[in-house]
Amino acid sequence: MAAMSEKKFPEGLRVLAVDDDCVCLKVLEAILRRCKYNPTMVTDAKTALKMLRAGKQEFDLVITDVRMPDMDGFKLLQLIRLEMDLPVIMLSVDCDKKAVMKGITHGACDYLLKPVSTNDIKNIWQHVEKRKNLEAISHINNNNDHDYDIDDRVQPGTAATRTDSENESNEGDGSNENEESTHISITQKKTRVVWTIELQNKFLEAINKIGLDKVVPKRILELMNVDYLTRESIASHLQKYRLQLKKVKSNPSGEAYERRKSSYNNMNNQGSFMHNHEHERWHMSSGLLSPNNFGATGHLAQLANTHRNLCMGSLIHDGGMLKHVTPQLSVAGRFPGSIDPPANLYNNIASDTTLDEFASYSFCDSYADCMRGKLVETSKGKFSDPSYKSATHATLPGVLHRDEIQMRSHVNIPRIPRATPSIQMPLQNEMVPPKMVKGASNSTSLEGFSEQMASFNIAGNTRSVGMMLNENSTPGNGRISMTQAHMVNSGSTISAVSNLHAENIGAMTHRLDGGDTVSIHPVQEGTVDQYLYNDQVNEIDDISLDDFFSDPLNADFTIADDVMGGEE
DNA sequence: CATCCAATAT
DNA sequence: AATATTGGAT
Repeated sequence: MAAMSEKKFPEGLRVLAVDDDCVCLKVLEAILRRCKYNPTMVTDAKTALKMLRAGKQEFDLVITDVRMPDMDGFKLLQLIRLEMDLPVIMLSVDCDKKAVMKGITHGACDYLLKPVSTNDIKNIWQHVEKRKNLEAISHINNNNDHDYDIDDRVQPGTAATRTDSENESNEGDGSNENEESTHISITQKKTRVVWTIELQNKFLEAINKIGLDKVVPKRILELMNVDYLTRESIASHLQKYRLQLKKVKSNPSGEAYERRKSSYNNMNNQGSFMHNHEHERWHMSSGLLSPNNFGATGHLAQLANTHRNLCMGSLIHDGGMLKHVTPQLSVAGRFPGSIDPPANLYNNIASDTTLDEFASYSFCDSYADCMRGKLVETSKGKFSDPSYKSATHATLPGVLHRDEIQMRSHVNIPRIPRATPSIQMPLQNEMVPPKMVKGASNSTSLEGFSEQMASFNIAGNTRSVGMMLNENSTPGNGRISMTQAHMVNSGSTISAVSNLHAENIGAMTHRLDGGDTVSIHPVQEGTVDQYLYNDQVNEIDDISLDDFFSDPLNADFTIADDVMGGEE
C-alpha cells in the first residue's frame, strides 16, 4: 500500500495553508514539508484570498483553519468555491457535527481535526487527484475522445477509504473515544453513467449481435467493451430498454402522444437508425427527431430502412387553427450526447439524403414549429443587429425586449406559397427564437414564446414537408434550446387528406424533450386527429433533397393514390 | 408535484 | 439475472 502511494505520490503539490494561530501554522508547515508538499503559509483568510485571486502563484490545494478572526474558514471556503476550482480542506478543533456538516455543505472536500497528524496530511493529495479524475470522467462522458488514462480513474468511494488501523492521530489521545477517526472524509458521489449516443449505439449493436431473446447484461458488457461501464449499469439500462419495448409492443400504433412520452426514444437513443426491436411497425424511432439523431459524425444519422415515416406537421392543424401559446418553454430538449452537432447542420446535409430520413414524427404538431423553421431557414446569418445575439431575456436591463427583438430581426418573414386561396397563414407574431446566452444556469431558457396562427383548410391542396434541422447544440448538460431544433418547413403544405371530419380532437403542446408535459389542449372547433391519419400521411415516399432544395415548391411527392384520392 | 433514470436492493 | 425499489434530479 505504501509502495503504491509512493509510486503515485505527486511531489511538490502547491498547498496554501491558512491559520491565524502561528504555532499551529508552524506545525502544519513542518508536516506539509515532511510530506513533500510545497506549502505557502498565510495567517489570515483575506491575504490568502488575495493571493489566490492574484493568481501569481498557482495552488493545487488549500488548507484552512475554520476559526479565524475577520474572515473565517467557511467564508473563505465559500469564496474559493465561488471563484475558483480548488479543493479546500477544513481544519478545526471543532468536531461538532454541525461544524463538520457546515464544511460539507459548503463544499469542503475534507474536514480534518486538530491537531493534525502526519497521516492526515500525507493523504490530502488525493483530493487534487480526485478532482483531476473527475474532470477526466466528465470529459469522457462528454467526449468522443477516449484517449485518456482511464486506469487512473478513481473508483467511487476508494479515494476516501481509509482504514482505522493506519490512523496514528489518536495516539496518546485517550479523550478521543467518540471518534473512530479524526479524519472525516467527504466522499464523492458515484458518477452516473451517461448513456451517450455512442454508448447507446454500442449497446444496441450488442443486442443486435446477441439477439434480443438471448441477451444478458454480462454479454453486453463484454461486447461493448467500455471500461468504465459495469454489469450493473448495463443491467439497469437493459431493464429500461425492455420496459420500453414492452410498452411499444403492447401499443404499437398507440396514441402518438403516449409514444412520444416514452423516454426511451427520447433518450440518447439512436433508435432511429439502429436495428430496433421496438419498431416492428414503424421501422424507426417513433420518438422525436430530437437532436439525438445525430450520428457519430454529428450529421443526421442515417436511418435504416425507413419508409413512409414522414409526418406532415401542418396536417395536424386543420381549420380553426389553435392560437397556440407556449409560455415559458424553458427546457427545450435534451441533447445528452457528447457530440456537438455542427454549427450549421443545415449546410451539411448530403444532397442525396432523402427526405424521409428526417423523422418528423413530432415537433411538427405545432404549425408554429414549421413556421419557425421556415424562418430560421430563410434567416440564417441575416441578423444584423448585434444586440439580438445577446438578447434572451426580456427583463435583463439594457437588453431588448423580445418584442423588439422580433421587430429588429432583419428578416423577411416568408409567406408560405399557397395553392388555394383558402389558406392563410399570417405570421404576425412569429418570431425567431432568441439566441441563447451562456449563463450560470445550465439549462437554456427560452422565454415566453407566443405563436399565433391562422387557420387553414386541411382539405386544401397545398403541401408541406417538414423536417427537423439543427443549428447547433449546447454542450454540457445536454439540453438544447428551441433555437436548435426547428421544424423546417420547406415550402408548401400537403394536404393529403381530404374531407376530414373534425372531431373532438386536441392539439398538443409538449416539451421538446418529450418530457413530462405532454398535454392535450382542448381546441376550438375543427381540428383533426393527426394520428388517425398517420398511415395515410406516411404514404409519402422518398423525396430527394436535391429536388427539394432546388425547387421546393415543385418537389415531386409521390403519394399513393388512395390517400390522395387520385388527386395530386 | 410528477416523472425520469441510473444505482442499488431484493 | 431479473425485477423492484430508491434517491437524486429535472
